Amino acid sequence: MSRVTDPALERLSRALRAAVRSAGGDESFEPELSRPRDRGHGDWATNAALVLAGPLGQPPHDIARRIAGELDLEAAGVAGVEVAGPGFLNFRLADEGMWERLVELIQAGEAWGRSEGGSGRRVNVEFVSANPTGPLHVAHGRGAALGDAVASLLDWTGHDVTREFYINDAGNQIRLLAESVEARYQQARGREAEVPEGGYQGDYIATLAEQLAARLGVEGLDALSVDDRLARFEAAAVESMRRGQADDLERFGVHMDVWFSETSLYESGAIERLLTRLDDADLTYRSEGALWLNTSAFGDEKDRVLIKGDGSYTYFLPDLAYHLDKADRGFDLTIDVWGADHQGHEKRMLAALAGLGLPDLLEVLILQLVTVMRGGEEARMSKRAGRFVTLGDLVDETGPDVTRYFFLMRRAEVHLNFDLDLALDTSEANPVYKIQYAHARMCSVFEKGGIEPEAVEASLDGLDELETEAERAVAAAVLRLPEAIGAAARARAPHILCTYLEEVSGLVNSWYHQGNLDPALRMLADGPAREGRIKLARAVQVTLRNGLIALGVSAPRSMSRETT
RNA sequence: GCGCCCGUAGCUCAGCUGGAUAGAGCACCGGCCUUCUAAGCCGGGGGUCGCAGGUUCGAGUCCUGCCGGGCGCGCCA
Repeated sequence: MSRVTDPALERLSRALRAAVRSAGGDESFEPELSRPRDRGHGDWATNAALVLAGPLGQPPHDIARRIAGELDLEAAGVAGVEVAGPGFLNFRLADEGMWERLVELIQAGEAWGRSEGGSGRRVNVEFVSANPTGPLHVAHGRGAALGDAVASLLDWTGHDVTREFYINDAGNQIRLLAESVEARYQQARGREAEVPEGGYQGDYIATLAEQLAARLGVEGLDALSVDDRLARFEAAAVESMRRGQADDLERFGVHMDVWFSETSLYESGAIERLLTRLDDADLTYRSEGALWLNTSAFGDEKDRVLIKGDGSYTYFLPDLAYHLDKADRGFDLTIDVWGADHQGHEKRMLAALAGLGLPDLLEVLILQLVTVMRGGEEARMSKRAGRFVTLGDLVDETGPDVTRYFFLMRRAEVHLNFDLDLALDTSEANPVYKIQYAHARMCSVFEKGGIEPEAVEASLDGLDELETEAERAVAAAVLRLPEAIGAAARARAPHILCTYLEEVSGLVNSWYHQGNLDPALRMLADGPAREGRIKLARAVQVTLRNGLIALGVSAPRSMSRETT
């Protein structure tokens, strides 16, 4: 259990357990506390009476009333209990609890939202892992955003995280890359040549060929044998593509800790060691001239080929060796972010790892496709890559924050409609700006008031002067950040945090705009509530900032009026 | 044919381990600017949660079967 600890909740939980027991509940019965969807139902609720109705053979209402009567309000930190609906007990927390937690929030500052549930568990998050054969496109972008955010959320919840990119720098597609470069190289010299079947057609190949020609020298290249020239082109092209992808990622705000080369598995002998290990475990067999892995014994639909009839390796073999390498490097868990086109690989990889005694090493996140929409139609804007919209194009047009947030705000399992018109909208209709504006507004208030945000005092003074419904709603909302981050991390679902931040921002905007109607409600207005409001503003600013940072989105102190 | 994912307001989508009257944004309608930035705020209308069964005190949520859509089913990577 990596539950976020909440002292107020624990207090309530302990008192409730005692009350339930006095009301006739069994020793072993653990009442559940949950947050009601509807705020009108209080801060916490329990269905204990409903669950006990059966075993006790009594109407839920009677049980609920008895539990409420037995509850030590003081010890529970509760201001009010009521029996509602079919027999729910709704608890309204005492104000002091809320204000105390707000003080803790301000005290925590940059650490607000962090928790230690992961207890240092070593997690490898592998994502993007595009073939080094061209620029990254939108689907890679979604993978980059998700992988990076999941890594960040795991970091915020106390895991030891490594971000990793697996470079598929071996195999057919690399040979095709070199041959495509060769063809463009020859064509540019007016010689007869064609990009091979299945080769890479994008303009970037011709550009690359000319860069290489300039760098390596035409005379020298022409003097080489075709094979030697292809080898030169291959090495140079792979490195150039990889670097381009790394640049795309850096521009997107994603930094990989490890770039792991597939080729290195061949060179290190990892593949031979894997084959020996599989053979020792009696998991492989020869058939029709190929070497097969017995994955069907571990849940796969059928067995898979590791070594083809011609002696070459399938993609699966080095990939399996790669996952074993991660285990050998000491990772407790590896999370792979894969595109929808890789969904068929999940079962075989899990099966193979189970066969090797590592059933819990791997977790796979499969991302559904992305469609970029402009003016109600699917956009195809890249001149470079032809068919695909590239990540670079998207970042150029909408900026890294918007691009990233749009990739994150939907669950991985749903097909993503990337609405470019909304992405380019700089009003608060755009959810990213809605959050960033709310954050910037708090900063602007500090500025106006000549207040240093970091210097806002973490004390209770003035907080009990916060009395409007809007203020209390904001206070209750910001206190839920650790919960939101925890839930998002556990579910590997950053969109949970997005939804939370949008909700908080909505409440904050309502609060802020109260001041338009009634100047006495402004944060900086003179009066008894001023100090408390400034503290609440600081709590909001810290919460929104940390939430955005945890997603990998920036939290600007002021928003430019210029449209970018 | 088999496998994975999806089907919730006109549109894009939330809805945590099953809970109370199913929510948000956009769009639409009606109010609100000598502002701590109206790049906004307040209020309103709008639903057979794809369909049919089942499980139970209770199902948008779990199970089964259909229907519809996306993707995948290589000795490609």
